[in-house]
Amino acid sequence: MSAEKVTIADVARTAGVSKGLVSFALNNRPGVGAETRVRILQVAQDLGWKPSLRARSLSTQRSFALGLVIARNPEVLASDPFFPSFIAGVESILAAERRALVLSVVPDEETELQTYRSLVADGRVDGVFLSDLRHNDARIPLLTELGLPAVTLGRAEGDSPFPAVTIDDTPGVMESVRYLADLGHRRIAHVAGSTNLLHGTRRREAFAAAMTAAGLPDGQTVETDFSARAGSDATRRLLGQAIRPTAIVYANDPMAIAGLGVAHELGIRVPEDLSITGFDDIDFCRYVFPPLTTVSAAPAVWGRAAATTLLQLMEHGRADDVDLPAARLIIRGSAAPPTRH
Amino acid sequence: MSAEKVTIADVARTAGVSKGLVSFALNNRPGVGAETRVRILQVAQDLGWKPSLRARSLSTQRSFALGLVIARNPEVLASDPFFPSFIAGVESILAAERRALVLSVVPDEETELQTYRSLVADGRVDGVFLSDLRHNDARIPLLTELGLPAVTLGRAEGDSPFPAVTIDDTPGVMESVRYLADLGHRRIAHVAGSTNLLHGTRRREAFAAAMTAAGLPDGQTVETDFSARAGSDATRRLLGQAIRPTAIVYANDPMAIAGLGVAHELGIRVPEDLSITGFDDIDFCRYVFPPLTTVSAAPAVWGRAAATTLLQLMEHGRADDVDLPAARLIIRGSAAPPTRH
DNA sequence: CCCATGAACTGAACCGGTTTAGTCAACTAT
DNA sequence: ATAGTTGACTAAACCGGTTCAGTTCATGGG
Repeated sequence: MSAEKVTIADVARTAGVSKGLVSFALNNRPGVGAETRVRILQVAQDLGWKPSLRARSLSTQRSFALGLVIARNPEVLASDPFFPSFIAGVESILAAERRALVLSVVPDEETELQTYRSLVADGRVDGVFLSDLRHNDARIPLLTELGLPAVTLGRAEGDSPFPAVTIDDTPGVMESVRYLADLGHRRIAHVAGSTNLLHGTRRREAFAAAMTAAGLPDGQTVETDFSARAGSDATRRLLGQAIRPTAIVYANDPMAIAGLGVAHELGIRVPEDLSITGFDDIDFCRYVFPPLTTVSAAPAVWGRAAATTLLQLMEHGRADDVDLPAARLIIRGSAAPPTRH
Repeated sequence: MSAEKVTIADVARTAGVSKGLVSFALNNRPGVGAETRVRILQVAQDLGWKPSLRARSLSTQRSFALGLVIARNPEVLASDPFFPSFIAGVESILAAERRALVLSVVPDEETELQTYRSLVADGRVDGVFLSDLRHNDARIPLLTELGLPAVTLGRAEGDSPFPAVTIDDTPGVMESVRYLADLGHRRIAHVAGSTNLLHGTRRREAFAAAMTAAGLPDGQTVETDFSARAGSDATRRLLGQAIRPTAIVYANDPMAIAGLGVAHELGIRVPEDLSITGFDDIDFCRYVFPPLTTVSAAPAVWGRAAATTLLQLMEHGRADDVDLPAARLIIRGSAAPPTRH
């Protein structure tokens, strides 16, 4: 029927008021008589008027969209389901708000910064999510300069003007080490993620601290880039030694799963000859054998919280940091007491 | 310096011409004198003028953005890295075009259709990618009705007005079966994906056809939803039988990897006691043990081709179907001749 | 020589909202 | 009774582009 697009002028004419008043009524701002407001809204409803997002964008200088720029290397991106889950969480909040998510996947940091610039220059987004925080993260001064609201996933180091939505990984790593130590392991190694990444460093530090707390000698640590390939290589190196660790704590699940593959290949039984733990609790953990003991991270919950916080920041100009329940150890079958030998 | 935003009016004034002419010059349309055009562009450059995307959107009724709506269930989404790779491919094309990608992740088909409607109502996107095609796909008539350009990933059944970008998976499945048959397998089962999905059905039919072509009896087929969990369950069922298959062809890698886990758990050796093949060649295939023999799908390439095609459709009003190189079998270590027993 | 043609360019309308300045009537305070 | 205030509402400007109907002027054909 009324396939023709109806504009604010149509509503105004039909309701017998001016365009401006319709706008006021719609955005329920003061200055509109009570019954007039009702009438206007009624007419709008009858006519099926949907204010044009584009027109609104032009005059308000807002886009009603949020941005996410992902700068992971393709290998890591492909094996880590963090973002799909995180995004699903974000969307569950945005959908109700008539807001959209603009996604960019870029190959490197250079392009990443450039992408933020053009996102702002084009007014594509009103705010962004900052994930995979790095040391001295160049995005923070950039976004500050650009005046773009943002929420960081995890607390940024230094002083960041942006609210942080955080899941503390430290307890999860501590628990992993503690659990392995309690099982009787003494030679525990760590396959760390990239130390460029804050969470890479943090997990690594948590590992070191936990070893000390458990009264164990410093564990061997191998740095990687978080990719399955790197996890495989690191494991091969650790297990190729004359005296090898009896347990390995991996900084993420893809690396742990790759490590499990290497152990199988080398004929090293898990968990009898080698115990391993992962981090993130990706879906695959449950389906490899033995099922992977890991630390839960709840990316979807994280997405919801981050979206909520970002929206609040944009509405009210400020938002509090949010601390989500700390990641906890999930015990499955990939760890057991070490066998004497 | 010139942090103030410069508009087309500034350029016009500085160049001593009218706004309209600047617009003409910018969009290099006829009706502008050669040296005037040069002068205008020079002035624009000097002033650092960037035409406002929002203003342009309003007057041209375009958004300069493409949309992708993903309606997978969270479990499948979380274990299948198809989309991250696909999106990376899409982005590699869009970035150069100053276009953005709007992503929606929705929980069900109902919401999915609603999302397309609001994407159009809000004029968020100028075109969309249609993935995970289904039988009698409701999206096709909907988008036709809405007049939104689209590209389908794979050929839609029935008559679709949209160009299709296709990777034929039939040869890959055929090769898998053929390969297993040549190794000497006769009891080959298939863990199929959802038959709601076109590629689920197609792979299943390819499997059946391949069995016939190899002169083998019809293989046992279990339908699933493509999730790792379903792959695990299906495998458990197949291997729990008195007479079990000696090889299983999975319709995707997550299910194959989950199946591998089940086999390990049951003490069934792969590939000695059971051969398996996957589909998609996700990163993990290389890192589980034994490494998974699978079929390559090249989602990033698919993304590039789909983006290119969609852009062409939007520019020129039409675009040809694209057939990408067919998926091929990649032989790794998860299949071997069956052991007599 | 005159008129038709067309290229170069202008002015204004237009896209569809928001916002501000200002009008008008009713109400309050003095 | 009168000036001042307040609330409801209008008209017009504004956001920053695109587009279209005209105007101007040079050119060329008849």
